[in-house]
This record gives sequence, C-alpha cells and structure tokens, in this order.
Amino acid sequence: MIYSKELLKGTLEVIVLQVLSENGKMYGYELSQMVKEKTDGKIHLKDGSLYPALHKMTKDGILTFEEVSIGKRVRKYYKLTAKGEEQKQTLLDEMRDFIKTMEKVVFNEFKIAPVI
Amino acid sequence: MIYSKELLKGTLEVIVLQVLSENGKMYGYELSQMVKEKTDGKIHLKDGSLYPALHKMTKDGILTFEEVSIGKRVRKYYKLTAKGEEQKQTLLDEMRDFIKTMEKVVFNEFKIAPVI
DNA sequence: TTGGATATATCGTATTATGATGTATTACTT
DNA sequence: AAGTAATACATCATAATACGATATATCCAA
Repeated sequence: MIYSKELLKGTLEVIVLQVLSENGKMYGYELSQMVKEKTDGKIHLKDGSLYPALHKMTKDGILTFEEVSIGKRVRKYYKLTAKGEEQKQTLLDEMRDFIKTMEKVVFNEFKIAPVI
Repeated sequence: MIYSKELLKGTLEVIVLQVLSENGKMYGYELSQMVKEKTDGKIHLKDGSLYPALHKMTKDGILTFEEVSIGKRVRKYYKLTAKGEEQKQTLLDEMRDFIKTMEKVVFNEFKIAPVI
C-alpha cells in the first residue's frame, strides 16, 4: 500500500538520517530495502529520490561516504557526520512536533473528556 | 513557530475536512483562525492555500457552500457533503497510518523493549 | 542465456502550499 | 475624521520535493 505521495514530502531526509544513524554505515540500495521492510512496504524510497538525496546531503556536509569494491562493483557506504547528527536531532524534534500537532488538529486530542 | 513547509504537504485537505466536520458550517477566514488557535499558531493556513483548496473541494463535490450576507459583505459558509464525509474518513485513516509508520521508522517504535 | 535482483545515476514532470498582489468592508484608535 | 488593523474573499506565478522514466552495469539462478 502506498501513501499519498504528498504526505511523504519532507520525510525523506529524517528517514535517511535516522536509519543510517541506527545502522552506522549503509549503502543506498541497502537503505531503501531496510526502509521497505520496516514499513511493510508502505514506504518505498525510490532510486529517483534516494540517490539525489544522498548526493545533496553529502554536499551539505551531513553525510560522508566511503567506496568499497565488491567484486567489480563499487558500493558507497554512507554515514552521518557530526553535523549530520545535529541535523538528525533537529529533524526528529520537528517530526515529533509535527505529529503532535496533527494529532491535536485531526484527531481532536486537545478535547477534554466530557464530565458526565 | 512554523514547520518545514514540506511536512505540511498533503495535510490541508484532511485538516479542512476534519475541522469543518467538527463545526458543521464555517467560512474560510473562520476556519483558518480556528486552525491557528488550535495549533498555537503552528499551522497557519494561508489565503493562497485555503481559498483555492475550498474551491477545488467544492468542484470535486466534497464540499458545498451557502452565501450569507453580513452587512455589505458576503460570507461563504462551507460544509461537507456525503461524499465529503467519506473522503474525510479515507484521509483520516491515511493520516493515522502515515503517523504510525513514521513513528515506526523514525522513532523506532517497532523495537521490543529489551529484557534486562 | 535470459530474466530478475543488485547498485548507482540523471533529468524532466507533477503536485501542492506559498508569497505576492489585489479588492473591499468593518472596527478600532487617536 | 483619518488612519490603520482586522475581516473576507480571490488569483496566479513560483519554489520545493519526490517520483517516473530512462540508462548503465554486475551478479546469480533457472
């Protein structure tokens, strides 16, 4: 099952940072597979999104990578920089706040249980 | 405080449907004020987003409106159609699922608490 | 030997909320 | 009385982002 794509906007970077942070070192394909598994196929990072995102984050100094040859193939193992750890925290906080706010507005969690 | 705009993508319609549904009948400005209050100013539906959204939803048959003259002003009171109620349910379910999935991936809520 | 999984990459496109801009009324403040 | 903020609606060009399409190449199993 796939979500309305729009809801996923703004989530790619947090997801990448969090999953990379959990696992230390990962290459793109591995990362996308892990996210797919963890979400029961609900979130499927596509090549067209993931690789450009990894490039951008590297350029922004929040990721670094190291090339490892596997036979004739070259894998790029990415990991967070110190700046990446900071960014992760910022984005996690933002996500937490966003979810809390959405729950308030959409699920009425602000309502006091009526006294009967 | 304002969220990263991208996180709010895909949330406008659910928010409008839910808040309208709660209050029965509302006009645009009223709706935007209510959302702002409920979220402590964190979500501020802008004119440039809200009015086009209301028009589109009306065109799509999930909202109807009724014009009410207040002095020389004309207010448009919107409410959900039957189709709008269905759409609200669909979008609420989707939002619930989305939040659950994000919590799983980003906040590791899938992890079993370690037995000590 | 052919197809599927692995692995990376690029680029045009669609979607969506926003910012800018505009019009007009009503209420408050000095 | 004048000025300004809030009320109330509207439109359109623009930016941001993930995706689809497309491409290349390796490895493995049927």
